[in-house]
Amino acid sequence: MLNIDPRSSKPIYEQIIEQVKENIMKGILQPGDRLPSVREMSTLLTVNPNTVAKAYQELEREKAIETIRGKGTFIAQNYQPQRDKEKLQEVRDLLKKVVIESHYMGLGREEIMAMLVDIYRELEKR
Amino acid sequence: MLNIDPRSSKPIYEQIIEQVKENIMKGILQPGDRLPSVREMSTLLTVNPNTVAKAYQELEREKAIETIRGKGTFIAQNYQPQRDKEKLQEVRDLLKKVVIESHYMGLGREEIMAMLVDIYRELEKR
Amino acid sequence: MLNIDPRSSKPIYEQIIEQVKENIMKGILQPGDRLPSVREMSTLLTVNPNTVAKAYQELEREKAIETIRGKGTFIAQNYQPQRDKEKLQEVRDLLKKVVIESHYMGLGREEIMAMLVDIYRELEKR
Amino acid sequence: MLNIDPRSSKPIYEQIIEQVKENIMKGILQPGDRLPSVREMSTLLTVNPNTVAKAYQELEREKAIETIRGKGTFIAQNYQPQRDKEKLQEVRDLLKKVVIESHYMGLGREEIMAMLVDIYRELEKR
DNA sequence: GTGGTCTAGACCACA
DNA sequence: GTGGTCTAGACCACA
Repeated sequence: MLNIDPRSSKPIYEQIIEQVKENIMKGILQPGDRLPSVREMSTLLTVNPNTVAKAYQELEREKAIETIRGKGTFIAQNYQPQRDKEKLQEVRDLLKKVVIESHYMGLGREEIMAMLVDIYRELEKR
Repeated sequence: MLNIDPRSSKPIYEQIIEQVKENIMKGILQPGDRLPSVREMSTLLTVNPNTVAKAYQELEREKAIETIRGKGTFIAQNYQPQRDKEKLQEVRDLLKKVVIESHYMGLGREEIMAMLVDIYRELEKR
Repeated sequence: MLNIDPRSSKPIYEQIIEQVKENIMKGILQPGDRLPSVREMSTLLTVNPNTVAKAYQELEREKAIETIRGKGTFIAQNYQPQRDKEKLQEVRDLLKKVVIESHYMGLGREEIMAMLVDIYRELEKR
Repeated sequence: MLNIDPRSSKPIYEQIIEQVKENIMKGILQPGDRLPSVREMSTLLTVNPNTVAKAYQELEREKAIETIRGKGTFIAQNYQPQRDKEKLQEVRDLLKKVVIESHYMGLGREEIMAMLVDIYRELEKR
């Protein structure tokens, strides 16, 4: 289900976080679905259990998943997105970086809009 | 001219790179303009000279600036945008992350489009 | 009667202990009242029997309840409050933590006093 | 400065967190003060660096401290306490536990109030 | 030198 | 079996 690239400069635990969120958004992971246990997941991804645990803990802090004592980890039922100013600024900064980098690759507003549409198509499939 | 935040989780050298590129895009820095030397800049920003050097090297590698021996560092004259597949993928991944994170803050396609327009307004002012 | 939240970070057995004590304090459970058996309780709460057993053992150790062989488990008749130094220190540490955490939420002495009054009101209703 | 008890059932990283917060409240640690580096602290406490790092990261997440790239970790300048409903509930639950446990040690409202006053005296010295 | 990430592996509380 | 904590130790990016 998840696709980890240990060579990437992006930390493995962040890759796990991003991909779980992506799968939730795509509907591949539904509220109430059980995630593989830390141990199972670490075997699946051939990654250290601590690394998986770190990703799960962060996802739990963001309330995307819930841990039920002794039973395992589940996609959260009522995940209420929370906009705080900081997070918003962070996302805006990221988007600004996209614009600047795109500019230096010769991509303008239209091309980014197109990419955006394309990404939504990818994420909403299901 | 540059605005460095040592508290940010974003590395200082990346902040320098981003802001130089931003200033070029805004027209605040014009082709041929001279950049402060590594030493001057490191004094201006109260930042380690190695950090400035690293930023300059990366900017030069991307051909955004040029160093002329004995004369200094200048904004490149004929900066030809170059799209390579890797960079393109990188930008797309960044944008995808924006979409996913936005989704979890309750922001949809429209809001991202609006943010995009807003960012272009900010960057094109000049 | 008891209200267990398996999502809580507080262990289930502790939740049981706290709530039994709370109910005794409120007078909902009276000396001599019979508690459901471990099995009954575990069914009622849809919780692992071992978990209930652990809670009962701890309550018994603290002499809040008594098990009479073959008859069942009962709220203790003559529960004599016992202050030992360790327990006292524990409670003080807990209260200190309350003070520190409150401080970092902008709550001072007055607000804690008010909360305390409120909690007594809740616990003494009966 | 910190006093760790490795035998305590309270995790070491939590002990570190609590005690740093306590020292800030007491004024022993002032805004802008530098904390020992992760490595220094781990030597001081004869504790694994990872454990210290975990504590520091949590303190940073709560905005009690700040990391400045390559320079070290500092007590935050403008720590604005933030009350969110969950945290508040958490503190109230803790206080409720104090009340219940105190009750079973024969300590009533007055005694808790007295303990509270005593704790404030301890924390405000300076 | 500084913190961040990761692995390997142990031990424990809880269910 | 499940996740949480901790140690020991390596490697890396950054300043």
